[in-house]
Amino acid sequence: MGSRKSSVTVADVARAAKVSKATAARVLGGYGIAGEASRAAVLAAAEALGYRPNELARSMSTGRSGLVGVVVGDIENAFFAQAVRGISDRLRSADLNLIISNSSEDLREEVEMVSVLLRQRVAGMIVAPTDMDQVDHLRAAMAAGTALVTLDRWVPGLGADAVCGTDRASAAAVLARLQAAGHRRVAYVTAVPLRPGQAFAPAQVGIAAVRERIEGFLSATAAAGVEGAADLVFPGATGEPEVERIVARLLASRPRITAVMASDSLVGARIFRALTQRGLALPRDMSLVSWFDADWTSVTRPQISVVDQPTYRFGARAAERLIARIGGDGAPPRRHEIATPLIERGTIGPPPAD
Amino acid sequence: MGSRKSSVTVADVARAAKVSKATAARVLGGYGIAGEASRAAVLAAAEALGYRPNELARSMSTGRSGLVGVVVGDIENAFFAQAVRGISDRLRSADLNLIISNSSEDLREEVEMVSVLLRQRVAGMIVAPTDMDQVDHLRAAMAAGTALVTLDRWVPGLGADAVCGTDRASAAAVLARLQAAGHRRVAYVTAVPLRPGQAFAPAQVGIAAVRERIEGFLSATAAAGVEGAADLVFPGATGEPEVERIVARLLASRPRITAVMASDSLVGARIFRALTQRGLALPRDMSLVSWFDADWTSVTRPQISVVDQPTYRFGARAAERLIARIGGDGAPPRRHEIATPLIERGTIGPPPAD
DNA sequence: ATATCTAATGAGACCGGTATCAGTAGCGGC
DNA sequence: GCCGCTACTGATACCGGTCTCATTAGATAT
Repeated sequence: MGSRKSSVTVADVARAAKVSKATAARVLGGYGIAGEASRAAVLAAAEALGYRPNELARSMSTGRSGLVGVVVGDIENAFFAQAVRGISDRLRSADLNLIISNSSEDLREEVEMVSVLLRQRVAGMIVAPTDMDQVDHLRAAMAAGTALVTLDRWVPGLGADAVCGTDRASAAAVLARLQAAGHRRVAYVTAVPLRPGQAFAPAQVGIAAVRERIEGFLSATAAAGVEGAADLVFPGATGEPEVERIVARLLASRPRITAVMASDSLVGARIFRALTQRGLALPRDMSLVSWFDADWTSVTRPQISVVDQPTYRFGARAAERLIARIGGDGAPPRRHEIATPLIERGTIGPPPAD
Repeated sequence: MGSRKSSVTVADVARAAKVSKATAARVLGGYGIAGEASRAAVLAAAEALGYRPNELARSMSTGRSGLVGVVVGDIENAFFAQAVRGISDRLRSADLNLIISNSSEDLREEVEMVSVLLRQRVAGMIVAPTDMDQVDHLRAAMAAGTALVTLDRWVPGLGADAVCGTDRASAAAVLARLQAAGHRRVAYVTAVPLRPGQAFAPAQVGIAAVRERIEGFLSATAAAGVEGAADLVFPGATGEPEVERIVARLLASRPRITAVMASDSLVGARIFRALTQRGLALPRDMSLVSWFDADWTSVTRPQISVVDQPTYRFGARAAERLIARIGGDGAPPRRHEIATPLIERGTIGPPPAD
């Protein structure tokens, strides 16, 4: 019986085992050396009292924390949920725990969350930075000695390891595939907001991965001799009504846009719904390729062609790098690319004859 | 410039501000009283040195921890991902942080994770217990003074708040709706494993929510005069091949099973795929109702009828209860039910004429 | 038998905050 | 001019571990 209110400490165990606090701490903490007799006595006393080490106190005196912070856009999004699972699984094998927080892709929130994590004295952080042009808070964290790995997004000049996809190349490859099928006017639709009252430019996009894809898309479009490439990027696809409006513009464009690339699976799903609700059929009336192989892409008819981003592996890899850094790995930081190949299913076809 | 390796402490700030450590701590910690002059001096010094409070040390001396642990089956599952988002959002407003861990619906893992959280001295925990008959670790945690709320699952006699759905009633309601459409032989398919070499009984199901649904299903089935109700429960739908086999059995049964209830959205998706891959059409050849309104259920044709579990609200509510408990709320623990209504879409129809 | 070495142990400082408690200064009231 | 307040301040114990260092006991060497 008998767990009291406040918890059992090494001192309590030491007293019960009739050894000094130092000796009890040595066997309980598994460092230093202890005689067979006292070891047994301490272990027995600990068992009897129900001793549970206080990790707080431990990291207080050692300086190392055992906690890793993760800041993602939205844990509700399967993209990040899978990555977090990958991170979590890897971290467990290194006896690290995971504090999670959502930035909602808002810089202020991200800054705040990083600050909170720093106060918790996390051993390291894995962050998906929401704005590659505003990373002072990340620089400060690294300067203060916190290990950092960016997830899915590469920030040049930051000096942190990054684990990300082959965004530029994949965008170009998808475009090439669509052009090979006969499409000339291909749109890229993304949720990133358009800064109001400005013409679109890739430099306005804060999310590195999306920026790279758009750059790949734009240069490949221009290289194919298509004019007005910038007008083929449709930002602001943040919700159902916005996508509805964008789809209307796609269909009204002249010459008509005949294929769409969706920047993530949320956007892809909205586009698919908007299209089918108008009674249009894929790929007959419109070709579609979405980033991220979400659950929904394999239950539609036809199934959706996607750029597969194995984010579980993104996360696992990021955690590996972070663990290495925490362990003192001093190798120069670099970009770790994981291939994001096009999986062809049923939504790429020839453009409509019209 | 100038952040050294190790971090700035109150003592450093005090020295720079030419006040005592105690005074500096008072203004920095926002407790006790301090004169205008010293307050300004301390704040200025803190700013100049880049002071960041050490939350570890703080909770070390106060005893309160600022960390909340969450143990869910699988963060990758949208069901839990949404719940975690709800938890996270509510926790933030109470200045609490969230340590997350996955049990993989495995009791040993769950016990281990709870133990880890206890070592971190979390202020409270939100757990989705994987086995309602083995909760000694949870009892111990509560006995040690850690607040506890169970998520989605109610464990009678545990004495913890629980936030869960109206599982029994919803199961009965879905069955009634299917019977009203003319179905007599309705199956319930779930991923929970069947203990080998035993006939199925609801008491074998450790996940409380699923057990309740099955109990509701069984009693409503029996009440309708259908015999062999227990044979209409199909456990073990853990993966693609298992579901394939179960679907084959459904179709081969005599008299043929004409409607299926899927215990979660993963099972639902697998059943849907298995059915359509055989060239069957819903609801013509089979009616289907799945638990949880996952993304994929609204892009199929027809769209899937679902039991809507608003798990974001589950999570938010659980976090609210936990915050109250941490704050000292001593009200008797109870079950907080959130309605999980049937959303009718396109997959309930009359049974096939045969 | 004495010196030397090693294994085992205990005492106590320390990590960075919080909290208690005993002063000290300044002010108003008598 | 003295008392009693209040407002503020500083010294210091404490939280529960880790870790350094000095000390002791036993074993081995000489």
